[in-house]
Amino acid sequence: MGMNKQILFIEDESAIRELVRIAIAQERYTLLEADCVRRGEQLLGAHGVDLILLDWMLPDESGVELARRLKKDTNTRDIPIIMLTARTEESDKIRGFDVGVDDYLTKPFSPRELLARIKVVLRRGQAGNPENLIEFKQLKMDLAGYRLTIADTLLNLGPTEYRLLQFFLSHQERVFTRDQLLDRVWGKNVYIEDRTVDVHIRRLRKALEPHQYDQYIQTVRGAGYRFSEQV
Amino acid sequence: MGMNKQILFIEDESAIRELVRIAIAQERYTLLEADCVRRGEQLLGAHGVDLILLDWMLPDESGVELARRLKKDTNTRDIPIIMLTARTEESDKIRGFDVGVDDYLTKPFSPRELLARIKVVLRRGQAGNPENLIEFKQLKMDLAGYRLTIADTLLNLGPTEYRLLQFFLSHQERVFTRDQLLDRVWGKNVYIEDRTVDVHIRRLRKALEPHQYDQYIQTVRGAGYRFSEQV
DNA sequence: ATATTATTGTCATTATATTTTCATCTAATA
DNA sequence: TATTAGATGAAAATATAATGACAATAATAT
Repeated sequence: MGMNKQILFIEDESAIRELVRIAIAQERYTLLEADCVRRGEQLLGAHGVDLILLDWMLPDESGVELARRLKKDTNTRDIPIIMLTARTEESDKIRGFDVGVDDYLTKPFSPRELLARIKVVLRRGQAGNPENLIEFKQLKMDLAGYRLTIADTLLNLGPTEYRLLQFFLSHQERVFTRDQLLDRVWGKNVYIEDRTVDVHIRRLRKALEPHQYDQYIQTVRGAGYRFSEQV
Repeated sequence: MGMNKQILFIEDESAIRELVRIAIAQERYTLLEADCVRRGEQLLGAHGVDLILLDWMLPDESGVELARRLKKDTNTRDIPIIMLTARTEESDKIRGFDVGVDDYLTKPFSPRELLARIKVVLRRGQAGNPENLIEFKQLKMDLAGYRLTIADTLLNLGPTEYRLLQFFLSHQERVFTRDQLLDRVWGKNVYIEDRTVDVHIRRLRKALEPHQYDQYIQTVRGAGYRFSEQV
């Protein structure tokens, strides 16, 4: 497997940096170090960082602020962040500041624990990970890998059908009018005939047909369409 | 085998030089000593140096400056550098790393620790070292030697294609948009057409084609590209 | 230094896939 | 049965990607 993930460590205390550096050296990771947010962002810009270890308190800006910023930006939101916090910074508080950080670690922590968390967080976000997987019976939709399988058979869907199915899977048992579907699957401010939806429903059904999964996409006459487990 | 690696030690304090000389004598390294940057560069030019131990503070020029220069020059950039810093300079350590220094050591240090670091750094940079190897089926990518082989046939890739492939190999089964690839392979703050990615994908595929490995680089229409074992 | 070669990013063109629309057919229901 | 809503296939329109060529740039050798 191709490893060599790049980890960016933003921490101002050099003792802790040293500790982590030694721990990380055991594994096949590349460690980039920064002692403040500003430098951290520089490195982030220059390298393809796969994971960020982020201290809570930093000289120039709070680590939380940085995390919030990164999680807002579509370019960086997928980079997992593990926050390091001192015991005094009550863990509840941190949860309150929930900015979408992927994990927390309280100082002092053991290198072993750190490595374990890193592994978990890096594995997440990869294809096959439950968080990016939508399942319905035998059907599996891998969002990260853009793959759809039913009973481990790969199906081929066009982009619109893919999004349509994804929408249905995450909004089951509920009827949507064509206009609602256009709004929520195609996006607002699109000017498209609502009968066009029928055609995409048709194509989606056709793709699911070989496995009889088309039965779950149901027409509600006069109202719209519904994805339902009950046939 | 020429196991006798040459280590260049640039340090103005003769006491520390002596200490290191004795430590190194245990091992099968050849030590070259210099007391200033100027002399260090002379020796560097005259010998095939394998590793540089570089003091932070030197009489004629800062060691960091030298490191920066060496890491910019293609002829010397692959020579690993271990920086020695006094404890007081610790906050500046990071700057050393930014220059691309391979490791650093805080004075005072134990000979044992020094030897350990030397060993690690020398091994790290070695081509054929499993740590620097990414494998995928018959494909082998040697990160240290910038060599790519499929079934032991050497392939020739441009630097960008090489990095692109390396990125794909370490992030398999996952779709990346062109913008994500630009961010993570080219680096942020680059202003490049996203269609340019297509061209590099093309070049990479072309290089892999003779071995049918281009099939693993897959286009996901409307989304981006993916490296996947499943065809 | 300068010449040579390799690499890179962009663009124009071609190829391909997807989406939308439309016409026709079929099933539901009042 | 007449009417209406949905299903369906196919063509036209559009969007997206592949590809080759070229000029600019960078790297390397001389």
